[in-house]
Parts: sequence; C-alpha cells; structure tokens
Amino acid sequence: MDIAARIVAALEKALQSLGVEGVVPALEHPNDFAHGDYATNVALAAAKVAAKSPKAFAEELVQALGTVDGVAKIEVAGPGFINFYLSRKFFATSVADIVAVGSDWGKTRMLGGKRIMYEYTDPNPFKVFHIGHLMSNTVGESLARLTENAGATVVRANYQGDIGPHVAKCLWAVLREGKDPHNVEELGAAYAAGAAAYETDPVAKGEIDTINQRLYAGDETLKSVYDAGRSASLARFEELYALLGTAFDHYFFESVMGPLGLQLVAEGVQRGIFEESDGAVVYRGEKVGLHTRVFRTKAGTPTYEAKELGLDKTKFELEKLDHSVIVTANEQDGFFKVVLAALAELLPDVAQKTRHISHGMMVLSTGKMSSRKGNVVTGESLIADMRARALEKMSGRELGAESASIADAIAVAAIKFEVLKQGTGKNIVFDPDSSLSFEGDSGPYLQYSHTRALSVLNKAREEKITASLAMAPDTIELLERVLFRFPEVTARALTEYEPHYVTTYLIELAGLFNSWYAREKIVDPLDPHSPFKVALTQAFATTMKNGLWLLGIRAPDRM
RNA sequence: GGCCCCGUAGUUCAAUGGAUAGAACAGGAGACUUCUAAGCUCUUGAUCGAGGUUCGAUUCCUCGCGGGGCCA
Repeated sequence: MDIAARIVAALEKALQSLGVEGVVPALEHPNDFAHGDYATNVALAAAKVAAKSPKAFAEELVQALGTVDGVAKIEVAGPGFINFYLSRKFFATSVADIVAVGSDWGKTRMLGGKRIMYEYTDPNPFKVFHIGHLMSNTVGESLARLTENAGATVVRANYQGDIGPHVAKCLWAVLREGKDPHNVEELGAAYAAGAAAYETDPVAKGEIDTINQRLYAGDETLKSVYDAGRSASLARFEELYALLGTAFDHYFFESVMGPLGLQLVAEGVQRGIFEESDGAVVYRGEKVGLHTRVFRTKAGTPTYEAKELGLDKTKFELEKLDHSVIVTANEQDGFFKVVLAALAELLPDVAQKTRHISHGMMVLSTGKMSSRKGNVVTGESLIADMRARALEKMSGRELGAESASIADAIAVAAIKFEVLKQGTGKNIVFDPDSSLSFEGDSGPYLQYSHTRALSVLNKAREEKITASLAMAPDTIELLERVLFRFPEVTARALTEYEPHYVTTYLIELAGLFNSWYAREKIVDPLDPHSPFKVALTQAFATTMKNGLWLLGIRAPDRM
C-alpha cells in the first residue's frame, strides 16, 4: 500500500470511529509546499454531517487519526484542511526506490494484460504531411506510451486515405500539367491546383469526378501514375515516423475499407438502420439526437463514414483487442459521434470497445491553413527549421558525430512539447514567423536539465563518489517532495487522456532541479551529504528520462 | 440556421469545487569566474459580462458577448 492509500485508509477509519458515514476522503497535493505534501478537505465536507464547525471537526479527526507510517506531522489549517507532512525517512526511501527501479519508475499495472489499439497520425498520400498530422502523431504516440506504461500491450495503427476526391484532384492536375508523380513536392502542388480548379471550373469538376469514379472502379490506365504517387507519399511519411519515434504495427487504407464499408452499409439498409434518400444512403442521426450523414453517395461510392465502419470492424478481426482508440483533430467530433452511433446499431460489440479521442487544431496566427491557399506548414519544413536552430546553438560544443542525431532530438522535442504542454482539446495558435522556443518552458529545456544531471553523475564517477542514502541532510528538498509523485501523474494523465499533466509535472521538476543545482555543490568529496545528493541527482535523471519517453521525446546524453 | 469546443497577465499556457489564481516569453534589475548560462535569483502584470447552485466557483448551471470548428 502506498503512502496515499495509507493516509486514506487511516482517514476512513477515523471517520468511522467518529460515527461519520457516507463521506469519501479525497487527497490532493496542496498548491503551496508550506501546506504539506498531502491535504484533505474531508473535514469541510463532513462538518455538516457531523453538525460541527469544519475546524473543530478537523481537530477531532486528527486526534482520531493517531499516527500514519511515513507521515511526520499532521496539522489543521485554514478553514479546516488537514495537512500531512511526510517524513525524512519516507523521502530518503523514495529516492532509493527510484534509483533501484530505474527505467520501470513511473509504471503502473492499471491496464495489465490488456491489448489496446491506437490509431493516429492518418496523413493522406497525395497530400502533404502538415503540422496537423504532426500534432495527431504527437498526441497519439504519447497516449500510446502512457497506455504501455500502465502495463498494456499497444498496437499502433495508421489509417491513410489513398482513394477519394483528394486523390482525383491531385491526379487530374498531374496528368494535365505533366507533373512527376514520383516527386512528393510536385504532388502537393498538383493537389492544390486540382482542388482550386474543382471549386472554380465546372469542366474540371466534371473531369475530376470522372477520375474519382475510375479510381473506385480500378481503372488500369490510371494505375501506374496512381501507384507512383502513392508509394512516393508513403515512403516520405515513413522517414517522418522514424524521426518522430513512432513505429506502426498496422497500416490501413481507405481503398481497402471502401468495399467493406459498402457491404456494411448494404447490411444496414436491410436491417433498417440506414435508409435510402434521393439515391444516396444515409443514417438518420436525429433518432439519437445527432444529425444525418451520408454513407453511400448517389454515385454508389462509399463515403468516409462507410469506410470508417469497415475500418472499425477490421481492427477487431485483425487483433484480439480489449479497446480501440482513434485519435484525431476535434474537427471530426461530429463525424465520429454519428458514425459510432450507427456502428452501435450495426455492430454493438465493436462500437462499445471503440473510442474517439480528439485533440485541438494547429491554427496559424496568419489564418486558417489550407493547401489551396498555399500557406500550409509542412512537418518537414518545421522540423528542418528547428534542426537548423539547434545546430546553431550547439556550435560551441564539441559533440562530434552525434550532432545530427542530437539536433533531430532537440527539434522534435521543441515541437512535441509545444503540443503536449496544454490540454489536449485546445487549439494551438502557431506563429510560423516566431519559431518555437528552446528557452524557458520548452522541450529542449527539459532535455538540457537531464544532460546536466548526467554531467554531474559523470563527475561523481570520476571523483569516486557513489550514490548512497545513508547520510541524508535533515532538510528535505522540494525536489524530493515532487519526485515521488511521478507515478500518480502518469496514472492521471492516462485516465484523463491528458499527456499535458506529465509535461507540466516535468517542467516543475526541471525548475526545482535547476534551482537546487545552482544552489548546491553536488559532487564534493569533503561534503558528507554528497553521496545522498548524487542519489537525488540520479533519481531526477531517471524521472526526467522516463517522463520524456512518455511524451515521445528522446533524452540525449549530451547537447 | 442547428450542434460541438474555447474565452485566465501584453503574449503563449497551468490550476482535482478549496487555502495568497501558478509558469514561461516579452519588459526591468542582479549574482556567479564551481558539476553544461538552452541555466539561476529578484521584479511589474490576469479569471469576458450578468445571474444562479455551494460553507467555498477560474472550475458546475442559465443567459448574453467574443473566437474556432462541424453539419445542411
């Protein structure tokens, strides 16, 4: 039983002894360190039941509590809070645990034995990989790692739109303007041209619609140019996944899901779940408080909705999953509500285990990003910018052959941090001109703190000072008081699908470490506390490294 | 028009219904010639408006205003 559970158990017992029932004691970490390590408001909540003033009741409760192992002091404060101050011994033991557990520090068993699929990133071949995909990848990868951290087996999936109107728009321009389908940049330009023509030129619209039909029909004459464009796009995406630290287990494609979706739609029509309307097939979402969406067009082609049905089913046929999670931007919230409602009627067992998690959008400070307007910030260009700045900053240091790899890690860290520092659902206002920060609250700041700690540990080895908990100073550092909370943070981040709890935690931790580092000489042969300080540094480095891993950010040894 | 999300320092973000609303950036001041200055210390500055629920509201509810998104 961990310390929080011990305190809660003691509180429950004390409440019982005072004859108060039906009040569940909740523990929190006070905002202010002066208020202890844990606090409970249970006395405020129970005062009414006990018919006493909150403060008086809190005093009685503290009397009834007696002592709790690991707690040095219990105090009543403010309007009736009960504050718990943990003991020197507790923290020293905790630091020792972190050092001993190492890379497993922060892991839980919340999802032990479960098999969970995460689908995320979802870029479309024939279109560019833009910062929105970067965002989806960042959020999805972090959630996947948080899930693995809880003991589950995670299956990573990527769903890519290799058929549909966007492909037709691109191919139309490729054929017309003689673009090279092997060249990803030319494909991007072709898509922009096709999309623009589709809106403004009725003739072009007709031609594009025809190409779309031919693609669905498997027209052989389009095959070579289609295949070239598709593989060029996919190869380029693969380079990015490697850089970003994602390795997918499954790749799904819309071209495959189309026929499956049409089957499911046909089945749904027979069962009265879908209905025909004006030649198309729709699902009347109004019956469950939503809106109507089209699942099969008048022309008989499957819509995104139909393909999604096929995809959701396929996932469970392919893998024995306990849950399937789909991560997308929140512009798809409405889409998923309706599709999952239809799925709940069609395949209830699949729908019940499928969950859609959405994140905010990357919003440019200069206006909405659109490939037609040509103001798309691509994943590659953003990473390249950051990499150049990292290299510039590293120029004074001799990092040799590792430089390129370190610069990549820093670039990715800067971007991922920006995404993961805030609540998942919120939009990110991105200013392409003022580039991302390497200073203050930033990914590189976290990495830098970690490398500093490793530097200290290196020096400790040189000076032959080994980590030891024997001589802990009487003063308990704030760093210790925050380090032990790490598993609580990872658990909460997973439960709420909010990686930013990890991010803000790591920022606080790094600040405390850097402050302590500036104040104390850690490696000092003349200081009897030095072995303890080295252990504390080790505990910090371990926590930071594990925490960064959860965010999908590499922790280089040097930078 | 219908539905969904979001409004917190100048800016970008935090805050589990709790105690004095925290950081970072920008601005101002400073220390150190010691394990990486991508750092540290100090400092100026904020809950969109009106009601309601509650012992207590940035947080929950209603209405309004403002921004974003989705659907016809």
